[in-house]
Amino acid sequence: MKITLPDQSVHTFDDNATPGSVAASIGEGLARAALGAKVNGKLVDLTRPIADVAAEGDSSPVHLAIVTGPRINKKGEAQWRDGTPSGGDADALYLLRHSTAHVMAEAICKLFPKTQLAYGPPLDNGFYYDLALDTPISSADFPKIEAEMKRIVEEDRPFTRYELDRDTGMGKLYDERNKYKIDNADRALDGGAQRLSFYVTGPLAAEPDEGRLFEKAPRVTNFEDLCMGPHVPSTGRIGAFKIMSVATSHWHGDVESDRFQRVYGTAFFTQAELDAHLAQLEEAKQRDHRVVGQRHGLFTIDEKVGQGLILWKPAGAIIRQELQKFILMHLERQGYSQVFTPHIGRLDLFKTSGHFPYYQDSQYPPLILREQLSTLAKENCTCAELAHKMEKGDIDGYLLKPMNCPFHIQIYASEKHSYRDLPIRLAEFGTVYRWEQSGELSGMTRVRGFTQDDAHLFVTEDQLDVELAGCLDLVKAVFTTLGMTDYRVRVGLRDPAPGKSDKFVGDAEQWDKAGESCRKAAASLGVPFTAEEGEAAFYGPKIDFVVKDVIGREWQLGTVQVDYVLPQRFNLEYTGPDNQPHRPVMIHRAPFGSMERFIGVLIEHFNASFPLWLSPEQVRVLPISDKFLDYAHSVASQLQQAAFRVTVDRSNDRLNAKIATAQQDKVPYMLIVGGKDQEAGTVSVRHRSQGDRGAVPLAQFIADLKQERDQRRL
RNA sequence: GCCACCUUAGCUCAGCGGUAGAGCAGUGCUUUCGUAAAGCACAGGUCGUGGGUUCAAAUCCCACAGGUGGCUCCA
Repeated sequence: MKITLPDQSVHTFDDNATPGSVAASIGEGLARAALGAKVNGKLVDLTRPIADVAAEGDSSPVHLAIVTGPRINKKGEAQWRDGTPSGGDADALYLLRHSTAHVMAEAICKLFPKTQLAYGPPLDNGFYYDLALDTPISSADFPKIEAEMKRIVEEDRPFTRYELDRDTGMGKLYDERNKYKIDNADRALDGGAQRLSFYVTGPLAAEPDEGRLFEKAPRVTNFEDLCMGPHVPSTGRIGAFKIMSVATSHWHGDVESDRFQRVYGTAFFTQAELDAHLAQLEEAKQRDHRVVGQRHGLFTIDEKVGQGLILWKPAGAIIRQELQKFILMHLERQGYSQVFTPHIGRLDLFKTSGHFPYYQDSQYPPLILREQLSTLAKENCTCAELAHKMEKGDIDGYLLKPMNCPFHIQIYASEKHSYRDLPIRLAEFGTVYRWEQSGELSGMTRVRGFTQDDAHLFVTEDQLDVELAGCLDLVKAVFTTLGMTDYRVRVGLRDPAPGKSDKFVGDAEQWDKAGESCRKAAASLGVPFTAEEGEAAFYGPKIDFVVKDVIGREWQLGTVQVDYVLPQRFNLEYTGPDNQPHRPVMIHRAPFGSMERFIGVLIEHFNASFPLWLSPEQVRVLPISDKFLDYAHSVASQLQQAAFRVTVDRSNDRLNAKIATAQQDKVPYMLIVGGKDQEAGTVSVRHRSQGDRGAVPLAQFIADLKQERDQRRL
């Protein structure tokens, strides 16, 4: 058998060669460090015959790369080949974490013998195992589980793979009566697998009949699990691990189905890497917008006001105002018209748009008129009947708006339009309300009332592509100005699955046309994007800009959506050059998405060190003693004249204390003023990240600062 | 909404059956200071809310509210 190694050299090996035997033939060190291998790109065990894996594809020659962990020095530090620490070799960590999941499963099964295992995959930064168990596992159990895991690791038992054919394997699983594993196996076989593979955490007494295949299930005394693998060679390779948390999950993600406990953990090759990871998580916690927002007085959420409702404090309001000014500037440049619309509208309007029937569950219930309630009362309408009528929309009332589009549509529809008027671009910072499930709420990123930097464009078919591009430009401009380069682009398409058609309105042909426009526009952005089914809005496909928060959760910010459906539902028209009525296409777009979510993410992005133009407090004047308070105030007032947000530290702290406080408050500029400055008419400039910049004439400082602010420098 | 956990001063947290504690922030006084925290004093809490157990509850039990993590959902 000919095998190509990563250096492109081609070698000949026995037909029964395994990655382990190849590694051994290359060198003792490599064999010792080896954890698994990639055969034609597929991650496999060291003991897996290469020919077996290669036979699954038909590519020849066979490419083989040995996956190794880091070298661990005498101090117990991990040294990765390419010099990068954890995360430097995703494959090695994948193997490690997958194997650690097995070890954890074994430990839990030992401590809680009634446990039924379901599914335990590795993740980007750890792993989890879903298991069915009536006794709740709590964090108090973690040390016990970890102690048991430690014991298993110390025993350094091999992970041994064996395979059974379809019928024998299923027979074994039926004997064991674990419906989840039976289901997993069914799915694997449906997916084209010819055999079922099992992993024993320990040696096998018997030799397989052929390759890894047994004719009948071998007798196993150690823990074993139906698993496609692969794993590290033995439990001893697991360096450091920690159980992180436990949560609920459901079989196949279906709430109606069986409930699992999902135990999360993480693993590294060394304790030092684990510690570094935990420290990083701790740091992220300090960067969390909920912590920072509190500390810097940006916003608050008050249970007396209500869940998921943001109170913007003065400092946060400044950031929001500045961002709105920034967007308004772009809107003027791109020929938008600003409009204002109310927060509520008649239920009928939302029945026409489709919001009421399609997304009723995520709206606040309708506001019912007093007269109607008393009429119903006279008719002896019961609460149950009232609830039913409301559900069906049989009650005339007002809805707190879940979206702005119906209002903008009615503005469009309030006059006749010629093709010469198009495109018409209506923009509004529109506040909408949605009934999010209580468990979903999260700081500013998932709320029940929020303001979209919304706009709706009414365009002709011919204008669609150009206008879409214009919208995407705007989103890109926003992200670029703020230095947010770490985003991904998602084209959200309709879910084609049968039964999901109640999740969208309109016909498939229009959807496909709109989807195509979105793909084309996304492709023209020049950044990679993914097309994802089931991620569309109910009225049309969309292009979303998605970013991660400090704990790795993804949030959709900017969005651009193409809509053929609402113009039809509202019967929108314009008069074409042929003097005939035509239907416009709508584009919905919001470069920030929502002010709340965007600023929540922005707080974390800057870790509260906002660029000058966004900083709630731009300059703080620090007199070295209160003898210089007068001069400090005169400096401040000149800055205020130049429209800077400036304060004077009037405390009788010492200078060092004033500096420490200002640094903590992340004020971009500190102006230290004392006798020398007063005499010379200068200020001693200290920048929050660059430190002491020395004395400069005040006028000079103001001129420089204006530039930095007006250019919105980062 | 579901599961687990959490809720003590403005903030961060200790106390876990026997009279409510610390640091920071705040207020007052002393100090008048040149690039990351001077000193002293004072004030501040029905221990989330409501029930229960007990001679005695911040502490144990129950319910509710709010929060955190995850699941599900997300126009």
